[in-house]
Amino acid sequence: MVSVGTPKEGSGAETRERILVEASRLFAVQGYHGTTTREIAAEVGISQPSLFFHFPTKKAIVEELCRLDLIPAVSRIEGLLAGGGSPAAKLFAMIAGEVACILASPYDLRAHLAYEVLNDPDLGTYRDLAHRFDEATRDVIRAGCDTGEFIEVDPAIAQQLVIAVLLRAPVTDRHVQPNLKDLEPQMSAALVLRSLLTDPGRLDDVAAEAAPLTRRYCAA
Amino acid sequence: MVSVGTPKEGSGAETRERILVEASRLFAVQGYHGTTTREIAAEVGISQPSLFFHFPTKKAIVEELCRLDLIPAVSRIEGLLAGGGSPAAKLFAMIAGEVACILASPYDLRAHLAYEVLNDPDLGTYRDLAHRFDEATRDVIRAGCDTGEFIEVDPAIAQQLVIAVLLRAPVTDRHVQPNLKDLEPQMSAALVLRSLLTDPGRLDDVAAEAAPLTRRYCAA
DNA sequence: GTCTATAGATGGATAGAC
DNA sequence: GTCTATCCATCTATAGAC
Repeated sequence: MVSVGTPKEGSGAETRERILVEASRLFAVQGYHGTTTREIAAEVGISQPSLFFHFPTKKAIVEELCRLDLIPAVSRIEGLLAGGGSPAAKLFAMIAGEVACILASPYDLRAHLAYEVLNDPDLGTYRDLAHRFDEATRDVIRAGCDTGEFIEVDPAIAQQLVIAVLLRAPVTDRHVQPNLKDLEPQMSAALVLRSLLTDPGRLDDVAAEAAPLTRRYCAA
Repeated sequence: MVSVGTPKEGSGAETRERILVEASRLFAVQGYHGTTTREIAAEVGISQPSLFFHFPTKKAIVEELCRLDLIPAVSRIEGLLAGGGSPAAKLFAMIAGEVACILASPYDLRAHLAYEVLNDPDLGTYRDLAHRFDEATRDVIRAGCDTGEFIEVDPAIAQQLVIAVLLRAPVTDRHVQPNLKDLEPQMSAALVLRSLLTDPGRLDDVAAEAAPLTRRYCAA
């Protein structure tokens, strides 16, 4: 019986994948510059020069992680904005959807996107993507303020609150009881929406309207 | 006329101070490991080896910054907990007070306390202080849940929300219109309290009760 | 207190065998 | 595809003059 499921690459793609997983974990805890290629290789279980068979440079590893994180995220949020729904439901779906994606990802993402990585001039390409994501977030917030669904708030401040919740999701995740894990996307979204809604009593209605949007968001 | 204001050290203490200021800014943007002693020295306007007249090691610089940030913060929050007031007012005062202190500080703090710095085994001393601050935050949240002022929420999740707002304060600050800067402590506190209060309509009362506590908090 | 020169250590990346 | 050996750049830190 011939194996048709796995392509010609053999175990090569697996090792490349394990490098991305372990590197993302180390970057998240120690930072990009605080992590050596020797540490990554040790976690993967290969020698340090073997890394360079799979990636041309150390920078290429973090660039690949940025790509895998930011390109789908920007496409998800811009797709959400293009569709229908109230601004409040869209923001709820975005937060719940992003947190769900972050927690489902094999990589320990988000943390390494902050600070040093996006500020590095060598990685400017991904800074543009991050700005597009932030801009889309501010658009939803602005729309909600215009319709009166949201309180009058500086979009930049509210957007920072959203980003803060997303960035802390993997950290929060580790501090929370396992039985609450499935609820974290909903709880994260509810926490932010409660603070932005003019009438917090509408939260359950917003969550209900957001449910199909969230499903579509995660599938996109 | 003899200068009595400045002590015997002459300009030595000034240079040491400028090193702390510039190092904190570079650490905040590039991370601790992403910043070299040459870059710090260049910002200060001295040669790289001259740093080592003022600090024995590079690590000593970041340790001093952690000390200057965490020791007063822990003392402030534990003093707040020991005093009177409702849990909601205490939490409001803590957030507004911390944001005010962060924005008033000559150092670009907080960012460098995250991730790589506190996770570094060499800096374990300050991890304990950070945990005391987090524990005190959870205590206030728990107290508010017990009295029914706050909604039923996992204290760990709500504490992460608070930490997230504090950590993003210097970042948010740079994105906000200058005329809103003075209001940022109040806005940050209000944003969090709105999401935690069982009755968000009480927000103005809570802010009023918190006002004297905030003043005492910043003075401590 | 600051400088130049440099030691000593570490980390990213290459060469070439298997 | 992974290994050992090693090069070379960079970085922290020291030595010693001024």
